[in-house]
Amino acid sequence: MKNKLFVIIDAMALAYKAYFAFISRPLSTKKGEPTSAVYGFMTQLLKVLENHKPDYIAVAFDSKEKTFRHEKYEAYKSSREEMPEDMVPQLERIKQIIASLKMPVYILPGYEADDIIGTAVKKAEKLGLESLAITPDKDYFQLITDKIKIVRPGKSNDEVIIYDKKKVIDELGFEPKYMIDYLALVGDSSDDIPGVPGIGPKTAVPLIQQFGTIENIYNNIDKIEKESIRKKLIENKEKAFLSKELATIHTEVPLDFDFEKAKFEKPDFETLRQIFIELEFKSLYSKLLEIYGNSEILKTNLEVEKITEQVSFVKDDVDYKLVNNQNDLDELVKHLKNSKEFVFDTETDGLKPFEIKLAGVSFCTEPKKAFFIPIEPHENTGLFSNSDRKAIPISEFVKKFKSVFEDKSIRKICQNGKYDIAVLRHQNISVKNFYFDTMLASYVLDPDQKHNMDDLAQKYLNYKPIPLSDLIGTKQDPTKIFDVDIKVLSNYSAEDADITFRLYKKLDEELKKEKIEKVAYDIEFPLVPVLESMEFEGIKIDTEALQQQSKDLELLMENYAQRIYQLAGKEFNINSTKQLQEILFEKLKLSTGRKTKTGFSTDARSLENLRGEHEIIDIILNYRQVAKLKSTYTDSLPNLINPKTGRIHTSFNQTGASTGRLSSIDPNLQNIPIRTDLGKEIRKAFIPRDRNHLILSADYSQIELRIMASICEDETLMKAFINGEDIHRSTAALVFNVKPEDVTPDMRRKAKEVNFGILYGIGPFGLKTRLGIPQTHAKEIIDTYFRTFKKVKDFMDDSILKAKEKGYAETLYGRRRYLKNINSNNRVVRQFEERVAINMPIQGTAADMIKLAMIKIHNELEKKKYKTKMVLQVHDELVFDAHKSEIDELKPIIKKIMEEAFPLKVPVVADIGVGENWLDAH
DNA sequence: CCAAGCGCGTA
DNA sequence: GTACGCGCTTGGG
Repeated sequence: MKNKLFVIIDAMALAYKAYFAFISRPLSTKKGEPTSAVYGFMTQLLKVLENHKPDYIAVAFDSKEKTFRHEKYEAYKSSREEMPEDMVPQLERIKQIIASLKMPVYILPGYEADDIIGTAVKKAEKLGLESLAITPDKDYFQLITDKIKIVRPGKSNDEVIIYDKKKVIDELGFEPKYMIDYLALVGDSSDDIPGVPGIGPKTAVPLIQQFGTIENIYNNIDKIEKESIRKKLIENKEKAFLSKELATIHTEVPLDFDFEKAKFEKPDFETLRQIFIELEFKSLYSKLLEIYGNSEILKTNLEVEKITEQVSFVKDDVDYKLVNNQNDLDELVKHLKNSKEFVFDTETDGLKPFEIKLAGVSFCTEPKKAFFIPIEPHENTGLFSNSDRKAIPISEFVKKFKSVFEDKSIRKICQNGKYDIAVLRHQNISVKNFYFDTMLASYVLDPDQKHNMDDLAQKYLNYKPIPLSDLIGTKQDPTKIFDVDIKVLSNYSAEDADITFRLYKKLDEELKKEKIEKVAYDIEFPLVPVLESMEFEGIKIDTEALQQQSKDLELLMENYAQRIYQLAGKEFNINSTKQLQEILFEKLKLSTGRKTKTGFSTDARSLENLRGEHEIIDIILNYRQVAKLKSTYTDSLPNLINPKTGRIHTSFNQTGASTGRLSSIDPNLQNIPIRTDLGKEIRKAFIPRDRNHLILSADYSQIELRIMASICEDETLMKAFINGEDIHRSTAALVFNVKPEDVTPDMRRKAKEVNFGILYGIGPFGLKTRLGIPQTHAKEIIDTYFRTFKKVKDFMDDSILKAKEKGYAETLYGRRRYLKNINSNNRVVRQFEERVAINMPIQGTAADMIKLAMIKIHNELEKKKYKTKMVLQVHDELVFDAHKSEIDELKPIIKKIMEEAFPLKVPVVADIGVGENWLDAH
């Protein structure tokens, strides 16, 4: 008969290990409760419970008091920093969970968990039990015997490694019982165990292998050949023996260990459920139920049915069908035609819709059941030739399925549908009734999370999908997809469709539970086809103009560079901040300003302050401007022109910004220059598609200030907008107490900075650096501002207060951003989030507004079959490639839709311009 | 080849 | 003071 199993856990050490494992990106709940340590602790515990069914289980904690080791050696653990602030609540959580798991806790004043565990496992051994000690600490190896093993966390947080005699010998090269002798020589810096200075693992292991214990080493000290080692050993004999003593785990501490109390028993599921919900450990809870539900010991005690219902699905329980003959294809079309909604997912050999080939499409209409159609990109290409199963020619697929995708009565659901819609558009299929996107649903629920399917499946379904790398290797060459066996590809793709369907149901429920579904259904989902269309259209670039500019800039840059080298007295790389620092601050001895991690700052602001000190500064600033324009714009943009269309097709990232804004990548067309004259030339190169078109630009005027005015309902501010005043001028008049007509350009500039500052959650310090005025003066301006616009201050305070209560900031449309650090004890961290709490509702509401306008404008253009296309969005501006014949008609339509998309309590104004290029359209 | 750090373009 | 993405250098592989 098998021996009974006893498991004992070093809770504190496990928690610490996990805490630091996640230190670069700590886990926390949406509301900001830190959870790294709890999560790591639970993962390890559950992993062990899953693999081994303990009959007895207990937990050991370190005592708070000093231990006998401290008395032996003052420096013991002296370099340990105090417990991190956010560790404290996590230990409380761990204790809560342990209590609910009905596991006894052992703490003994004056002893560490090591000693309790040592004593417990030795007692277990005498009673004939097998033991497993869970701990990250390798000191424990000394306890290992045939009956006692150690479990340590591996490299990834859900990996566990079991150390038995063999494993220790394999890894360290000596038997576990010599661990203390090893530590005696090598020491342990984390516990301040000194060891023998100068002896590391490389020296220690052979010594241990030859002599075993340190006693034996010193008895045979003459046999050590290397004089240097012998010397070190002799000189530090005392340290060695002290170290051994410190490293030795006591196995006979005065502890009455009662195995009866440690019997593995049924936990308090209700409390655990509550705790796990609060900690947002959805998948861990499923796992817990699974483990306890499957446990032989507990099965009889539990309502197994109720539990398995909540456990996530298992892989072999599904029905995935490869569809590659006429009959099955027709069946599938019929089935989809009769469905009210379906998930689809395309498999391709790349990421850019313009360049890829379609390799297959999967469908799902209900959980666990999915279909996959392998596709040949062209007739008889034989791309799937290495498989004995045949694929469907693309023409065949399109002929049969086009009407299903284009059927307006059937809802389409995707993970990142913008991509799939684009892929099908290139097959002349126009997806209609795009209804739900799991990626965007996740973004709406919490924009700061990851939204890829693997993470969503893990988080919401406790499921790990087949990784793509299993199919095409870790080299991530997507063209390999045609080398994958069709059956394998089928299972992978069908699983993706299936999971997307399950995520759809789950996320839909979450959205409604959080009462946030309007943001998803009114804004994000309908925006998908709009953005897809904009990306498809792209915008034309005047390549020749850019290339000419590149040449001009090249000359300028060369001139500046030569002059800089002259003034510096040597040639160097001006692009290198490191080298520039040496020149400016060491060679030329200019005064230093702001510091960065790597030295003194050389950014534009710092250089501005040095202007008078040396004529090199101006030239460097000029060089920088030219170099930036050349490398980022005139040199790069022509490379991004799609050869097939002759236009640039950016990609709008709908999940990139936590405020709700879009971002633009490959290339970023939301940061095309406009401020400087040189920069304006680049904007001129953005042109209409042909002679029959013009660029039309429509932008919101002062939208963020209007939104703030509307939220806080400040009478002065509202009146200024209602009367159509120049808001910066009015602000200046009020703040500087002059008549509007007496406002100087400098006063207006300052007022403008104040207005922007307010939107960002300004402080006197920020305004000081921005305006270059004394902080006291900045404070006066701000004070006057708040006295004038009384409700603005209230709005700022309310925003922070509301965010602190709810744990998130929100827009007028209900879009959320969680602010987990807004109650932090760290002032810098907290104040940052307080400013975010002010800014996000404003920036985010503006984003909601323009998104709503985009959807309406796009639909209008489609419905009336206009030739004019919307092509870019730059946060408060929409850019159109407008057909000349439609411009007069469209101008008022676009203006009206933008102004009425989301009414405020003050007027919303959109200005429209038309021109031969993007610059002239302003 | 990759990540971090810096600097800088936009709203 | 908010929100982004990208080019370049550097230092590590």
